[in-house]
Amino acid sequence: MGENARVADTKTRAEGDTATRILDAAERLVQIRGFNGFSYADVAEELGVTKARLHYHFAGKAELGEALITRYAARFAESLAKIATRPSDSRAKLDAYAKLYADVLRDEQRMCLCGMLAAEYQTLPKRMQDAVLTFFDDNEEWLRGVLEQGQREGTLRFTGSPDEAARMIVSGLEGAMLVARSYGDVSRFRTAATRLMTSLTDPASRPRT
Amino acid sequence: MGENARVADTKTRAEGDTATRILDAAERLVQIRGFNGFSYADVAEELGVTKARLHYHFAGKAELGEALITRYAARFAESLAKIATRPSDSRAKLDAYAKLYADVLRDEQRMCLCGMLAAEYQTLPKRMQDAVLTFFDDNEEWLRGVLEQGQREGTLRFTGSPDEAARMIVSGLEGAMLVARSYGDVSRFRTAATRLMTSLTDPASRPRT
DNA sequence: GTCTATAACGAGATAGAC
DNA sequence: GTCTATCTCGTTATAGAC
Repeated sequence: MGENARVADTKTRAEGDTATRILDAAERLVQIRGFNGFSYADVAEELGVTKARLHYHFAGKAELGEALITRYAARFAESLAKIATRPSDSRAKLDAYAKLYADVLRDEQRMCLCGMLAAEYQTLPKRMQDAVLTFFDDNEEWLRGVLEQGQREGTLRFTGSPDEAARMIVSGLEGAMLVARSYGDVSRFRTAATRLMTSLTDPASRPRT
Repeated sequence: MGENARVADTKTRAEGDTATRILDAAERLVQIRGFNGFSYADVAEELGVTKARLHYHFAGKAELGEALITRYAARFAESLAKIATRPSDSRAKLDAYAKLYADVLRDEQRMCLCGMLAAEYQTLPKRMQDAVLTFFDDNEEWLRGVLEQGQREGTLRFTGSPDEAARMIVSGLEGAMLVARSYGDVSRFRTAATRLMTSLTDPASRPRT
């Protein structure tokens, strides 16, 4: 079974390696230049392979784009699950959530994949559009859970529904990335993110203390 | 002099008409599809003219793009000046500011021109990049003024510097537009914007009341 | 100022050999 | 699986007639 596992793993790696390397390069390009700002030729050149090879693994740009979002969303969901299981209070979870965005931005000044695609939304293939919305939906649902927890525990105090607050967090962080990236200044993101999160604790919690 | 004025006006209109119509169509396309998502052919078709005509008025896409930002920023500055001279309190000014964004979004679900270009920032000609940053700088400076006024008057209470708060407002509104537009749901923007502005008044002002 | 015509290039995509 | 070669189309841009 150790054999089989290794074989399967090698097989996956051998087959997946090319696909994975394509996804890695394409993901980076989309996050930096946008879906309409990169081409198969760009990816091929970066990997030192031919365009035909890309078409073998991903029939067209639409399929590649869809695969990008799926993988990105899955990775994000994994990170969220990890944060959720940590026995920390909800404010700490929100900070960890914001750090996910900061990590993306710090990596070569990348934009959130789905934030970038949101800008190009109207030009995307339908399936990519749907996948982008699902990403946002999942993030908002996770945040809603954390916010409800914080409200019950008394760690967080905010006006409006947890759902509304969750939406503000997502859009606020996406916007902070968007602008900070143009300035090439990660600290811009950090301060905006901190202010955003603080607005859910300090100001509203002080009155009753 | 009335003659001259009329002649000059007509001349401006006769010459400017084509250029203006090009700018109008291109602006709309960039706000909806992005700078990398539209072409001279798109503009030409929409206006029922040839591509060559566009090149006569705007040498290249870079020049057209630059003109777009310049005009957009000038119009925005005008609106800001109008808001500033109104004898309203600073909270009302912030609401009026947010309404500027809402109006853009309501118009065919357009994204803020510079928010859109911020996403494509890394692919833009240098002069366009600079113009985008200037737009954000101008907005933040205007907001800083309003926030300082509010702080002095006691209408607004917030933690951190007015400058930081101004940056959060700009990025928060841009992000709210970005996400709301994908959902095709303007109310998403409205609630996010309201929450954002409220975080500068209600929560922090309650404790001392 | 506006047109027709076309150049020059890059895009996404496919056929078929290996 | 990966290559070479090629197709077709759309892109920005220009030349030159009107």
